Amino acid sequence: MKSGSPARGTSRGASAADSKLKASNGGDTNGAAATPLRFGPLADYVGYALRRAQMSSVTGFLDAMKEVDLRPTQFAVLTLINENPGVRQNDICAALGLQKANFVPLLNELQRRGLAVRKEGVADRRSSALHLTPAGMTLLRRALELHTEWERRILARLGTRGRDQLLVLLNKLL
Amino acid sequence: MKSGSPARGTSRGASAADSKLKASNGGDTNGAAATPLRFGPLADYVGYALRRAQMSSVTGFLDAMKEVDLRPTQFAVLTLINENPGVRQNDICAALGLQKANFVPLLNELQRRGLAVRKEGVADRRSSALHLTPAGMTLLRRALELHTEWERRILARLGTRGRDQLLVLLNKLL
DNA sequence: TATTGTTATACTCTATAACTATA
DNA sequence: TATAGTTATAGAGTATAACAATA
Repeated sequence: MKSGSPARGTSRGASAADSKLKASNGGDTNGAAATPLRFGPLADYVGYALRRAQMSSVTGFLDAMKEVDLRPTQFAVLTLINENPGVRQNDICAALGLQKANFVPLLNELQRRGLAVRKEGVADRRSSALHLTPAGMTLLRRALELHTEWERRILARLGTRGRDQLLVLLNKLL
Repeated sequence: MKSGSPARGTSRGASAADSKLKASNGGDTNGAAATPLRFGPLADYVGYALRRAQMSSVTGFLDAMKEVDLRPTQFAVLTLINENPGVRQNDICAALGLQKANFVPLLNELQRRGLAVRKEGVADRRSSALHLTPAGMTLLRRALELHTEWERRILARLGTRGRDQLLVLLNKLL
């Protein structure tokens, strides 16, 4: 949960892979109590920055949502069911990139908590039509409020412009 | 691994949480074969975009690195050891946000593969000084080449400017 | 035959507590 | 007493194969 605070090296030229290999530290780092580590090229890797940002994001999400006790995937599923009443499990899985096998216990839990229900599919008796219960709608409404509060804190860091830029850039990576 | 391709709704005004709740779909979604789902506010959530981008990034990383068979954390650890020869395990963990308990089997594997070694700490006999082996340096050099190739594909999508913007924005989220 | 939902299973990642040996 | 490394363990998240009911 609590992660370290790695140093950031911002310099970046047109450097080949070979030039990145040689260690830039004089002697052994050991001995001193807490020498700030050199990150080398790692500091400018998109994948690494993405990883840390995502870890931080999940932590912030869980903290913001602790009143409603929803994890990111549960929140996304409730939102999708609410936006698409009667949707099939398979479509939710395809939309969110989940395995249908993993969706079963996830939905079971939402159903156990009385937030969502499986109804009989009218046209296709293999599939179930998913709906939110009134309690599910109430909880989702509160979750959306909490999520909006959390987003406000993100906006305070990024600015509206930065947030929009970030969304565009992230979606280019898909 | 293979995730779906969610639709994107780009509209965004100053909307309160309450206005996000009501489902925007007329009747039941069920029946049609593959109705594209409505994502509602989910489409513009930073956390959700981050999650999908990170999943995509990890997949791309593993694909790019399959020749050297390194996962993201292993690559980061090798890089940090190379940049900080003699570094202690604890410092690596703090820098990367890993649990020291989880670092043990990770380093064991790198040692088993002959890429890194634990040497005796000179000043403090509790700690071990981590070093890359010659084989580890050779593999890391190749990994850096492969990583540079992968980054080139990312740059093709983002542009140098977009990449730098993305790094700045992601680091603001920490 | 193909698809929906389900069960069983396994592997990775992450988190915590307790132990050892040093300090 | 505090710290570095280790062990054991548990919980999420994610992946595949196989099955029953239905199309």
